[in-house]
Amino acid sequence: MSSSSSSYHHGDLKQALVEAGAQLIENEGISGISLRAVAKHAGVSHSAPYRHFKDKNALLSGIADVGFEQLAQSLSQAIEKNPDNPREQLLESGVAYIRLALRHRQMHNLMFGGVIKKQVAADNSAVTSDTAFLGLVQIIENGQQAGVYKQGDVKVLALTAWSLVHGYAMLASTGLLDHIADSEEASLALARTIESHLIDGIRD
Amino acid sequence: MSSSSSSYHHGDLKQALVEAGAQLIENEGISGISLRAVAKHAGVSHSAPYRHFKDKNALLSGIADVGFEQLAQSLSQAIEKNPDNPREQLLESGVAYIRLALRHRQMHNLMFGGVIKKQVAADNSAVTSDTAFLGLVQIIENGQQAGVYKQGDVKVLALTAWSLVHGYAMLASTGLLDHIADSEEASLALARTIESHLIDGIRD
DNA sequence: ACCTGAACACCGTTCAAGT
DNA sequence: ACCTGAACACCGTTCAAGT
Repeated sequence: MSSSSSSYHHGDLKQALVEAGAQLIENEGISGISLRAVAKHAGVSHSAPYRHFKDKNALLSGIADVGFEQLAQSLSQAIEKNPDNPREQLLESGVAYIRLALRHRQMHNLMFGGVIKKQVAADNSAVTSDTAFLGLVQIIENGQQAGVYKQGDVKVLALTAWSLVHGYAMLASTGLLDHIADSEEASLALARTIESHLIDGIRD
Repeated sequence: MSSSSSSYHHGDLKQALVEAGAQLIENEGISGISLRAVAKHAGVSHSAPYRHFKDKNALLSGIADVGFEQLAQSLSQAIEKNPDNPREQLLESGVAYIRLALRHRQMHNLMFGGVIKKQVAADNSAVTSDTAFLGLVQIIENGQQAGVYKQGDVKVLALTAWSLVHGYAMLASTGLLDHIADSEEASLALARTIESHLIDGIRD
């Protein structure tokens, strides 16, 4: 946590901008985070962000990274909570993913809605989402060895699970499922049912 | 097809704006369709659209409807091409959905990226996506009676299939799968494999 | 080295005015 | 009834200038 107030001559403005943006998106929605609004929220002039970010897209990318790190953390928690149980690991990773999307719809939309144009190969979000995908691959590999999941290209099976969960999360977070499941509990219960259908398709 | 050129005093400006927008999004991307740019593209002043659309969101919604109607058409074609074959119907509907997302990434992003705030209950896009969902329900119901798909809540099974296909389409259209499948053929082949895993999960 | 403020070209929206 | 053009408050980006 940083202190002081009047000026940002200590090098933490980059972090302050990302935090201001992450807070703004939660309160005002994705259309509320203009570069100028983020700067004002952080207490600097509208041109100050350009000292730390190439352009608005880079700033948004930095803000999204907050969400990607939170996602990675939630996923590894779900995995650790269910040791040596590949079925529960897959089920609960999916639930964790969907829960985060529901609780932070705007952030999820920023992360996956296609607003951010990814330009650099070494993009942080790409790295983080790759890490998450590798975690998924690991779960399924373990499950294959334990005889829980069927044989076959692990990456394809992992992508199948990811697609299902991601699709449900997108439908839920953009409100297209509001008339089917109207509360978070109902949405997550439905998510479990749907995931179990998928697991039926990839089990041994 | 309308003729004339100089003026739009014949009532087809609404249609002309939607068409101009659909073309603009294809060429310039989603960030290129400002209300002013669409108006200029249609040959009218920047305030003319307000005679036909409440605001920019309503205009975007009208443009997205072009995509939703195209989607509905593709889906019913896929169904008609495979009569009395619920497995192929489900598989090919999904492929059709994904192919459209890949060929018109920007339009797909407009339709499902969360850019458009849906306000009215009788929203056209909601209606169209409901129609598409009902088609899916129909396929699975037929499949259940034919003994191809397992028993259970039809809507939940349909939502499972929709989530998978939608998630894969989102991942593919936002470029997150570019390093896994680098061509349209490769992407669609992978889509078929993934869908067959799902069908394994919901078959009888 | 880091930030400010004026400047520029754009944007969505409104409203009086034209036909 | 339908469209225009000025006006307003905003926006992203650049750049000379300040400390």
